[in-house]
Amino acid sequence: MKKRRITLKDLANELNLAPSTISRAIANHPAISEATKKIVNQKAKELGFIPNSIASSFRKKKTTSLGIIVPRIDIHFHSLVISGIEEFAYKASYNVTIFQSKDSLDRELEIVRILQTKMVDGIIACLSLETDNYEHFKKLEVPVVFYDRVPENYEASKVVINDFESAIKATEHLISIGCKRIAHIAGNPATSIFKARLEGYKAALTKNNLPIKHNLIEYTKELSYEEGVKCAKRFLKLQGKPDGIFCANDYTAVSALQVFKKANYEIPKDVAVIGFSNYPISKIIEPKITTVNDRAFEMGQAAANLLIRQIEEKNEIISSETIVLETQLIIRKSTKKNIHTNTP
Amino acid sequence: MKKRRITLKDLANELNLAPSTISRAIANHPAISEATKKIVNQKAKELGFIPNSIASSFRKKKTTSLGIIVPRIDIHFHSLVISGIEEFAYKASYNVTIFQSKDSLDRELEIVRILQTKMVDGIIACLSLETDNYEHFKKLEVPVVFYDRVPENYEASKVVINDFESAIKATEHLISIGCKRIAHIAGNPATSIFKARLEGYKAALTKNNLPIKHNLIEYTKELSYEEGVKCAKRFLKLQGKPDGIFCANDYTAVSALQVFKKANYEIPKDVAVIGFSNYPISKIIEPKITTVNDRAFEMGQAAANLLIRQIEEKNEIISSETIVLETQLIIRKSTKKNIHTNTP
DNA sequence: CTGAAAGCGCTTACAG
DNA sequence: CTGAAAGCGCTTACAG
Repeated sequence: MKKRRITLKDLANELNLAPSTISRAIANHPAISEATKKIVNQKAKELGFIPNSIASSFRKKKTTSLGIIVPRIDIHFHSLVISGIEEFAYKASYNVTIFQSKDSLDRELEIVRILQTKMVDGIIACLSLETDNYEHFKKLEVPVVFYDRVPENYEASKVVINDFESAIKATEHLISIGCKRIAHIAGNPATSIFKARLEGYKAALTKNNLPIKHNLIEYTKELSYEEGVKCAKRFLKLQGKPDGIFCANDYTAVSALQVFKKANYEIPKDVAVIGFSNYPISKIIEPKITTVNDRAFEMGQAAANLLIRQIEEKNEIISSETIVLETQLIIRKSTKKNIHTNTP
Repeated sequence: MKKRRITLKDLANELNLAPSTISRAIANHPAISEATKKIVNQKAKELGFIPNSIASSFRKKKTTSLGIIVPRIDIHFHSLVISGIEEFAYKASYNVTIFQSKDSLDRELEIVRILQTKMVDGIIACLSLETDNYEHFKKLEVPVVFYDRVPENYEASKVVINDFESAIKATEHLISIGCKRIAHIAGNPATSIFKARLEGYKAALTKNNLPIKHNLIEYTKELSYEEGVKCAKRFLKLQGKPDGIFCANDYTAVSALQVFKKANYEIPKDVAVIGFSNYPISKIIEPKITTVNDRAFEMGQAAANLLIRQIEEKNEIISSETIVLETQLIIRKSTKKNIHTNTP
């Protein structure tokens, strides 16, 4: 038999004060005298009073809790984003409830339904791969911030990186070290970020008077390591083999690097390779891979920051806002054509 | 101005029924007639009634919410565990609120304090590195399940793998392929799981009449890739170099592999390498690394399962229970001494 | 099968 | 500076 928890009322009885006074004293309300606050807090500690925040949330209609919808938690990018969200939210006294959509629209719909009843104060979401309309988000009565996979042609707050410009930067880096036949391993272009990386690659070529060759572009479904291997092998069979490969993520960059290495091509001398995301593996594999820092952790922080600002906005004009984080190109050995030392 | 949400009472007025009847109808209570349930649910849908689960939680003193304390979300092992927890909890209609201790005891203490007020129904925790006593967990009025880093000499529910036996298995695998001078890259032995891996390594040597050589054991603080490189370089300087290395995680296994490869040793011919955890990198790096599957995802599922069972246990005898998951040795190229094909 | 009533533990507008 | 009172939206033991 658990013993009943001490309540405000118990404290009030004990101290011959009104529950309202206790409540204000605990909340450090300015109207309460310092003397009263002192004895209340002392007694609270003595009796082991723990405020029931569910009661408080219920009464105030505010849970200080954020709902997060991610495709999968165990994808490194998303775990970094979540980490950034938690970090920021924790400091702002919010907590973070996490759901995985598993890239299923049905599941996303159900999660949104759950979040409506749970009365979170706001939601951060990365759309599932299957999501093609946003009606379910429209119904929500709390602010929503999207990150990474964000709705298109839809008024909403978003946090993203500049994929298009980043892809230009990456491709032009290959051009700058002398690559002439630059290949691209692309993600599914139905996903806007991968489309943007593809378009950036093309734009960079065009801008630098290089032709866009369709056999130098390979598409994958989900940019997996295994798919990357297949793409790289196809490049290997071409008459005009690429001398540089821009991959839409680091896994496929590792694939490309290993496939060409195994076929006795030197990296970066014969083929330079560049990835995207700055996954841990990119700086462990030999040679270390040049990549684009995708700012995952900062993305989480920015999303939490934006969301909490919108929640706490006094005036009801919740305006949508899009934050674009600037990426950095992290240059490592896989694109250092002129340098031949062992320490990149 | 947001419009007020529809409540049970609104439905009751609308239908000329008592709120209690509505409540029971929505909850599919057996005492309510099918006819009534039908009109209630129809009206609920029509008016867009969304139950306020905060009110319900408050009334029932049950939140169907689990608190999770992990050192860091962005460590792959923990993100897998969380994924397993979320997966199981979601199916059981619980949701999952996550906190990062950042391996700080102070932060862990504060999180436990927050979780007390938040009235989660149960807690899953991996202890911070700094945690050396468990008083703060004792105070909790809800069931707690620990995983991975669990309290010692303390009655509690735990989910762990058999680190000691796994280390024996790994070391004996090296012995079985003919290794005679087996080295170990160890984690901090203050952490029980790393101590167990070290002890398993020693036990396997002793059992097989091999000497324990102290210069073949290198200790790290946190088993980082960089530390692993240093350890491996020290092994490289020894007169009697190791012909097999058992590393307490996969990052240091990658270090060992790369350091020896760079020094022109062949893996596994000259040195066999075995890791621990089955991180994604272990099956990408060349040669692919033999490792111990640490069952992270299943650990999360088992922890959630155990916790929810304890929460829903009718009788109050909440007995502590320890679940030990069996690991598997995943044999890959880095220890295949006799096989010399390219496809492991 | 349905209803009336009490109450979960807080907070807050109002009054003094 | 403190108090009395109402009420947030549900659920449940009790009654019929």
